[in-house]
Amino acid sequence: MNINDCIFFLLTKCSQTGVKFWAQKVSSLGVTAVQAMVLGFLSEEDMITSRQLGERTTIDSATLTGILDRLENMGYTKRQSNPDDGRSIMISLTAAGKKVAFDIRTLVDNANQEFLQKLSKEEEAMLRGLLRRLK
Amino acid sequence: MNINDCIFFLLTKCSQTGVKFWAQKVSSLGVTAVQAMVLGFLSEEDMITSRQLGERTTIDSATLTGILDRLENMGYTKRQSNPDDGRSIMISLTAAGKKVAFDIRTLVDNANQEFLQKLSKEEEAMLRGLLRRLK
DNA sequence: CTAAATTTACTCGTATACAAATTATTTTCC
DNA sequence: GGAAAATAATTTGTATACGAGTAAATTTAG
Repeated sequence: MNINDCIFFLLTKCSQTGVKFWAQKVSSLGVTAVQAMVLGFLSEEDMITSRQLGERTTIDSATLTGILDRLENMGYTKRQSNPDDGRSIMISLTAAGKKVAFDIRTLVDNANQEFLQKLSKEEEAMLRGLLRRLK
Repeated sequence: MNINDCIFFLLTKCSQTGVKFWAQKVSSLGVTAVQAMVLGFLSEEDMITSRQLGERTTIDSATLTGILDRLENMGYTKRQSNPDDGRSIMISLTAAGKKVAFDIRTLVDNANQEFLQKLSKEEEAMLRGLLRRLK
């Protein structure tokens, strides 16, 4: 079995390389790659339910619980009960969380470009389009 | 931060979708997606050192130790000492392992095709080429 | 209206992924 | 030859990822 011929393996390795690259970019902020993504996302759409956050980020609810635990421990997010529905919780950024999220947003575009610098603009657009269709 | 604009996120989600698809294909064999990959790889290049296996599959040595523990427990692989170098170990498939690996190899091409069926042959080749450059 | 079904977040257990430290062995270099 | 550097595999600790099950709250059916 040639590893490169297996699309699952190829996607995994490519993703791991990218995530490691991104993790290194945000490591100075003291957050992991995934935590940075969640914070960056919340900086656009704050005060939403955990379920909505999970939908938008396509992070499983069991996984999200742990991520929110750690972000909360670091003082970046908080959980509040939802007056409209006792089952769900509202997630929002703290002041400190907003600050880190801002830093993350200034990093992400640059990191994207740097990671994709081997590709031309056409190739990048092609790649994004193909990945979106497989997602 | 738009999730789809972040290449790291897009790659991760695409990879997760692919891995889940592949995991489902091999679940009847009682192995995980990664375990199936390792077995499939060993069916081509058996009796190599753990370090070589890690290089070929780009699986970290710490991760590989655990994977080999589980494969060994299932009776699919075995570790033997390397007479040429006391530090390293030789990995090989058992008879049972060869049988499962054979089944895996019959599954993988089909799974690849099925996962990529939304893409034309040209698009598939393009995707593989782009991913290899980012890997 | 109330019992059943559904939904939400969480817990639990298992499997990667990976950085850092450890142990045993081998290689290098003087 | 022997100390120092390098290498191989493992261990340890933390962070996802995810299936399965749970408790509490809400919605749906009859």
